[in-house]
Amino acid sequence: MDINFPNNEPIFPIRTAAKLLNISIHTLRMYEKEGLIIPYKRSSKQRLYSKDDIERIECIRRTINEDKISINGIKTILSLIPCWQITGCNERKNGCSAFYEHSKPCWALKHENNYCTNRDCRECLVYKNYANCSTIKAEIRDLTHNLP
Amino acid sequence: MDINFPNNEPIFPIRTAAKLLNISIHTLRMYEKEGLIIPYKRSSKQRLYSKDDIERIECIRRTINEDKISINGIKTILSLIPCWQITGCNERKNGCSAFYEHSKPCWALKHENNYCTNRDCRECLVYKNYANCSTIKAEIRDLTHNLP
DNA sequence: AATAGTTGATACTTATAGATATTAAAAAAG
DNA sequence: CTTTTTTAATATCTATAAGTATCAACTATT
Repeated sequence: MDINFPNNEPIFPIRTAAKLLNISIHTLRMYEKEGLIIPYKRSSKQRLYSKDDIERIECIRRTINEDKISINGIKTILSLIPCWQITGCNERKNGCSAFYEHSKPCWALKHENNYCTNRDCRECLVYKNYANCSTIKAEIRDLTHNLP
Repeated sequence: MDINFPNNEPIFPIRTAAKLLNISIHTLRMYEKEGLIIPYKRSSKQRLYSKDDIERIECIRRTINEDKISINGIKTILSLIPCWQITGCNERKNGCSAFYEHSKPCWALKHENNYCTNRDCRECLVYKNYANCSTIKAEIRDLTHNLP
């Protein structure tokens, strides 16, 4: 049996993912509805989770259960990621709401007629690299490090 | 009766402040212990609150009760303020923990032998100007706006 | 065919964060 | 000189967020 799938390959259906995480299927769907995770979806709309997805969800659970940060708190923190810097987008004048929004992460916003219209948020560095407060703080720190 | 005190003048003792805010004295002390507010203190250690303090606390309460962001969430969000940019501090090499900490705001950290040792956090722009998510996002946006 | 997943709605449980209350002894305020 | 504030500890209340369960009608997987 080959269990050496690439970490980013979506292989676990929702029931398996829930079992791996020791949570209910409904909780997984809830996290998704809140915009905390973006599972892979087959054309048939069925969700599949990768090892990376599982790790991300474990991270989110620690933030909720150990750090005692509410889901709305996490959403707000994720909304503070300067996505325009990470993606190279410069649509500020067009008023992309990601510049101003602070109630949910950019990937939970509408992407109509903007830089992200044809980008896949699941594959975006903004989504992939910034699932916890540590990396978000590091990004802000690094971006402002050498400013005048 | 002159009620036209400057907004930043600490005039209300804790009982009055609690009454103005319609909360208990204990809650005010709790917010302080959590590092959300820095009331003025007389040499006798008695707390006094200004109109600005009252407004700040009202803002915090809205974040808790309406936005449903937990206190730990608020503390983490406040820890993301790039204080070094706002104060002009450049002590990164000395390892000021404000550069890395993401569990509480900079003004709740120790200030021994660093740029902030003799600064009064209550009077600091980092504390005064960034009590809510909107201004924090705006700061991050403005700082990273014209970056390469 | 049998098993598992979909959306969407509703109802329910539970763990706990946020807030309050009550001590007490000492100091300060007015 | 009465009232209020202080710290610190403990105990309690309550509103609700997080999580679970169950329904139904439908679709996909194997």
